[in-house]
Amino acid sequence: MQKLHRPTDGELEILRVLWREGPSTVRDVHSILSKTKPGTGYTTVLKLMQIMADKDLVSRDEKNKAHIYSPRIREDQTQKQLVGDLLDRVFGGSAARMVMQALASKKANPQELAEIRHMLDEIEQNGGAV
Amino acid sequence: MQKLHRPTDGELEILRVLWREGPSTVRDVHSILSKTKPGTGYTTVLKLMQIMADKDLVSRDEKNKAHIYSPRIREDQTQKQLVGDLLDRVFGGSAARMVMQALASKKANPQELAEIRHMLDEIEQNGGAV
DNA sequence: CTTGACCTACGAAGTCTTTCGTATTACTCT
DNA sequence: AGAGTAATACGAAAGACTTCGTAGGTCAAG
Repeated sequence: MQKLHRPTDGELEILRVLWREGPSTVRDVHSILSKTKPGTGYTTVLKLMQIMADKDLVSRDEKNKAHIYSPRIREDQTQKQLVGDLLDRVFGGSAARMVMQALASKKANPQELAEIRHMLDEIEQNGGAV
Repeated sequence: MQKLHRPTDGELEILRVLWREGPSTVRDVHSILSKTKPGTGYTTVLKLMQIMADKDLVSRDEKNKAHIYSPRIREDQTQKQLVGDLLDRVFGGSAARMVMQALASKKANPQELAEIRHMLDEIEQNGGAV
């Protein structure tokens, strides 16, 4: 066991593929990543995923020749961790201020705004329970 | 001019002091940082702030023996940048999902919830112009 | 069996960040 | 002037992250 680090940028890219696509080989991940980031070497992705396995960010099934990697951390948990981290490091814990900047940074469409309102309703009804 | 990097963790700690306290010497910053992070060496903070000056994250006034450093980037802009960054890298651009995790990560008190509601009102009144 | 395709393992280089020791310069007080 | 205090400058080390070349293994097809 080790301290839980923030996943790095490279690790996050790979995790997002695994979350979206499910258990995948290195080649799978590399193909997908190549679409948005052409020029990424295959062995670069391989090495990164090996390191992620060492860090227990992913597990791997070695039964087949091409190992199959699966995420070992959940997307929503990771999101929560990263957002909580930013909240403390950048906003001094003020959720309101963070939400404001989030909405300033990326204009949310009416549907998203409605979703957020709905969330607020639920939070207030639950009396702040998570 | 250079690409605008994300400020690193160390840089952010210093920036937050400068934003809060205004223009400060290295000793000022070091004293304040020592309260929350004892054991940080003086020259460590000095070096970091020198590098930040190289990167134009801060400016410095060398008129006095103890140079006075000032932030060169605005807090709200930096917050917006970092939040927008996380939004893309972690949430695929979905502000609603990010807000949800922000609220899950740190319980907002009723007053904050009210502030957020108020923000939503304003955004909707401004007619969601893209 | 040999070749070619494809895979993993490994090491090493390059960059960035953080840390700090040491050297040097400047100012003040006696 | 000389000693002591306090500041900056500089270089170097350590660790993390990313990148990729090369070596070696496996398997199927000819």
